[in-house]
Amino acid sequence: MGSKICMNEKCQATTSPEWKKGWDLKSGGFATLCSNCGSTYESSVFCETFHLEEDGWRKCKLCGKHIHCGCIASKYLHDYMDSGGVGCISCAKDVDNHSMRPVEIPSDDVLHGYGRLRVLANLQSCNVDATIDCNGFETGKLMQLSNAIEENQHSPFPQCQKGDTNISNGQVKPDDKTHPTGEGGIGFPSLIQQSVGQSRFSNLGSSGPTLGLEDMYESVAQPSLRFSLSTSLCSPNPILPFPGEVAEGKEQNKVPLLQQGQKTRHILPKPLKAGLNISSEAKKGKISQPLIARPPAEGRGRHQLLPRYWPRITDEELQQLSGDLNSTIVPLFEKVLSASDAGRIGRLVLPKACAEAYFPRISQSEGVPIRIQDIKRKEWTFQFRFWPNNNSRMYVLEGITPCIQSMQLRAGDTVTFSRIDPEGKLVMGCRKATIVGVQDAQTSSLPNGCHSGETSFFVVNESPPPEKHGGRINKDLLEQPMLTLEKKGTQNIGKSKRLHIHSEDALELQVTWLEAQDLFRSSPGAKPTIVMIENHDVEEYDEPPVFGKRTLFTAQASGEQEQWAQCDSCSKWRRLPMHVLLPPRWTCSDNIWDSNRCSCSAPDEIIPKEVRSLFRAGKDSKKQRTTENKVAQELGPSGLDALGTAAVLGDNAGDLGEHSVGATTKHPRHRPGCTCIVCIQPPSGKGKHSPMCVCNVCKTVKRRFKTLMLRKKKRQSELEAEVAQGKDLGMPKDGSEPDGTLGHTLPHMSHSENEKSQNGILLEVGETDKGQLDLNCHPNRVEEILTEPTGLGMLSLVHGASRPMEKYLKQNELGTFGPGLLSQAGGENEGRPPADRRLASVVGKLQDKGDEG
DNA sequence: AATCTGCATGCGCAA
DNA sequence: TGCGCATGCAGATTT
Repeated sequence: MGSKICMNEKCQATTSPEWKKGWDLKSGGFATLCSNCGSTYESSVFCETFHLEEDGWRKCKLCGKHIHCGCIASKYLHDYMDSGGVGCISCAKDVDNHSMRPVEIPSDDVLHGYGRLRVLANLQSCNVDATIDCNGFETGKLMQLSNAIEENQHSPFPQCQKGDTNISNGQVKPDDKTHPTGEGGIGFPSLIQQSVGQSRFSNLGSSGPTLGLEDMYESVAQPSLRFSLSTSLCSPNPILPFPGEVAEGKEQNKVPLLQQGQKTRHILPKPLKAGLNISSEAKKGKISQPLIARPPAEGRGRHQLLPRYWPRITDEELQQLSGDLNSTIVPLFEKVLSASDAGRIGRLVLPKACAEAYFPRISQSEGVPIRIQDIKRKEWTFQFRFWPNNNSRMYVLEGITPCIQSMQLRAGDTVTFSRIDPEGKLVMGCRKATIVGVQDAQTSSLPNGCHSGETSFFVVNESPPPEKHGGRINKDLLEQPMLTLEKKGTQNIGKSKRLHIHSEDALELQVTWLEAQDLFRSSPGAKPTIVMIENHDVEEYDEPPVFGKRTLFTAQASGEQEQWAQCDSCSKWRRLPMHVLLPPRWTCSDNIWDSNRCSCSAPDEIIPKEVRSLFRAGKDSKKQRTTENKVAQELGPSGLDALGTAAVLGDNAGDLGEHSVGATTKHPRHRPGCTCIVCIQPPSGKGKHSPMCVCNVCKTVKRRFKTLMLRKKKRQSELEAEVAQGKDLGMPKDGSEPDGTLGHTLPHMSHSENEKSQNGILLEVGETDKGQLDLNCHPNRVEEILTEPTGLGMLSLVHGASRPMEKYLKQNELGTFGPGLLSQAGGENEGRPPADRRLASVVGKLQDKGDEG
């Protein structure tokens, strides 16, 4: 091994023993230290992926001389040879019979070394006496060149733009006499010129000797992230790692230089320096930036990064990613996880453009392992590879499952890829796709700026880190200001239309069966068909249920119950009769029950403070329900649970362990016991169920019904026994909750059942007076319905609303067949569709789905 | 039998 | 019309 020269122009130590070479574990990359000045020369984090020999060097395949991996401390430069293995650039040159191959558009498997070669070509074109051969590209001369360059400009070659790259592309041939240096924009000076003021290089100057030509050297030498993960103004791939770009570069050589610099950038995010050097405000936590995509400053060509991959990252996120204030975060791209990405296969499909721009160039399908940190600073190693796909490639990150799970990501969530400078490390962040309840994207509806839970749900991306995301359903639904409010409409999860989610669809996908219970309405005009199951009538609808507007139920101290709804137009809260069911969209003008408040101009009936309290309580209730739902899901779906869930969640419902966002038009492979909508559908997939029907649906319904009835009888007998024994369990004989916190209004109780229970009418749970089957009722609910509290405040009512479910879940193991179904205990009623209708709707929907299937 | 791996297929978008 | 990419699927491998 020859000696090295410190690239620090003030040092330039040359004695090799003074160098310490080793792994900089802190940064995760290979680093070389100058013991003289302490300069650290980082090589790419990918250095280690090149299967270095123990000492970090390797031998040229052809001449046998030692060559380094290519990091900045390398004395010898190497290239990957088309024939396989590595060779010093001279050998590679000889083999190719071209000292600078990149001019020829190589095969798709052209390897990384081009950048270096091009640089060298440029160096030569600068008439710098820098020789390139196996015996060493003398770093001293390179240093001179560096100095010369830096004298000329503080120009950073390395993080140059695509434009730079393309410029290089066009001049990579050292013998290319058509590329004059200097004017004309082709030569190296031009390159430098172009880079002036653009590169972050100068910014990094403070980072020490890692900058300057070293950086250039390193970056160019490295087919690495470090180079390609350049800042906004820089090319993602100055080293022209991928073919095709060469052609572009050639074309662009015809373009005036400055224009090139502007035009030839493609994949890069927007000038990041401003946004990415964490602003002081952001650091102070002053500003919560909206999620604004940072598109490439310029973009053209087929490799242009599509907007959906533009990183949307706030300064807060940047700060979080960077951790220390000296770091510069360079957002690279982001991707919304598809079902496949988030699935168990553990493969994340990388956008080709992004992969080719920001990840190391790979020539073998096997790819290379790369290390990526997550926001917790945990380092993951993934296999970055590709599959041949038609005549193209499909890039994937393999082995991401642990990371995905660690970050609790699911389909629909977003992963962001950034680079931390100056370390050059890849960082993986994430944003959770979260249901947020707003009405028509009204940004604020309550005095405190809260967003009321409404029926118009959609997916937004939230920026907080994963650990802040406790539940899939936004637990702060009612209060948390959204970072971004997006208009009601489509949300694109990924590219495929299959994953486009409209607001209602988002609701359907994300809102649980439990939550959906509140919102179910029978389809307008839909008339049920009565089918007999176990001698009970079940109303079956051809049309699936629709979602109505969510309302809140309260009770006055007098015990009088009220229903409140929020106007979708003015956001004011209006009192409604208890029995009223609202359509998904409702405004004051629809308030036919209160002539004084049938206009948005009418003042609020309740004071803001009360509303806030109301919503706090509502939020608590929501949290509770979310928790309950979680518990319920852990219990696992079965039978009718799966039916209902399937109906609400769609095809993915069968896999409750998986996120439901990853809807697909096709169903994954079925497994024994699969309760998905496809597997559970009636054999024929069509037609009504006869009393003797033995399809899965009917069998499940029957089984569930039997279970319910058994439990009901058991509970009833227990209650009777207790009453008979005169045991006072602390429950008032009027049936009210012992602690009195359980309000009149059970959380999901329908209006009618509220009314009935309020009137002290003990409903025959599970069966209506018509003998109709109400599977939404559970025998255990008897005691709850018996609880008839006396007058309580609105808040306590809402607060107490969350309790029955908890109780319910404890008392039985019905899983998801819980509170939602509970809510409709009234059976036949004048308000919401009775539970059996809903069940029937589910069945109907299943049938519909079955038809489709 | 379950899981992994690599490739094929087809949809949807962008040029 | 071509490309990117989500995902299906079959063969290989592991449990």
